[in-house]
Amino acid sequence: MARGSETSNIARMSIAVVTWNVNSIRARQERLLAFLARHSPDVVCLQELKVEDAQFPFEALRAAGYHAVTAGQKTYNGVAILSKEEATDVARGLDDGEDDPQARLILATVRGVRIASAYFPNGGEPESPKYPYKLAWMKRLRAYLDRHVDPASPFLLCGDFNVAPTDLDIKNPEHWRASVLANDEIRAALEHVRAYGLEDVFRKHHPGEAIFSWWDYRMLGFPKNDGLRIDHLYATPSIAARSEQAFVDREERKGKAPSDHAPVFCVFSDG
DNA sequence: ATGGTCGCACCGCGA
Repeated sequence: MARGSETSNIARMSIAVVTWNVNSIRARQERLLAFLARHSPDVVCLQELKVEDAQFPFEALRAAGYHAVTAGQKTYNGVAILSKEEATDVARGLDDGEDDPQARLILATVRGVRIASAYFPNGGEPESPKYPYKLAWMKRLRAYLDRHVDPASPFLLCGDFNVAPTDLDIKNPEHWRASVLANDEIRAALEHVRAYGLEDVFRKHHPGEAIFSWWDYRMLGFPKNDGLRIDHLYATPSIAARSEQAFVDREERKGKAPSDHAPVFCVFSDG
């Protein structure tokens, strides 16, 4: 008896969190709605919206059962957090007094978990000015965590980090080793962020497995599985201890008009 | 056959 309520209780015992760089929310709106209907995740951190908040599809997402908080920007960047339960305590940007117009960070609290959706700078070429901006941005992010996040609390740093932490995270490491996604300096910068007190919860569930989240649109990257794992969910110990499984939805990278990034999932038991 | 793509906003730039 009461199978309906049992099912409901089981469903409430976990929280599924996704991070996904959609590469334009307008170009990906139909795929996003289909994705939400297919997986019904509790929280979705989005990056590269490429729209101002006025053009964000709040109504279509609300009709699909999701609240949304956004930090949008025209043409470039832009991040959001979607959630079935309404998020609270929304914060935007690195809050360090720098005059930085790039919308790359939003935080909100959902079901007792503080969640960040972050779009780390790509960095361009090592010689370009975008690369030192990336390094500085990562130091600023660490400083933000030091100032605003309690490492004893449940906190998730989710997003497109634009860093492959190790060679295991790259199909062809020799091709990328000198790049801004994988060189020793950027890996050290990522380690500095991680050392705040975070764990890579995807890697926790897949030690030793070469699984990727991004494939270049060019040069048949996806057909050759010539990918990198640069989209991550990093967790403080109190929430990392509750992680039960993690996976990449490779199906989302197939078919008509996919993003170059696939969604990365982690499922946590409810606190 | 040794290249090969997208999205946005324009005709280049960022990824």
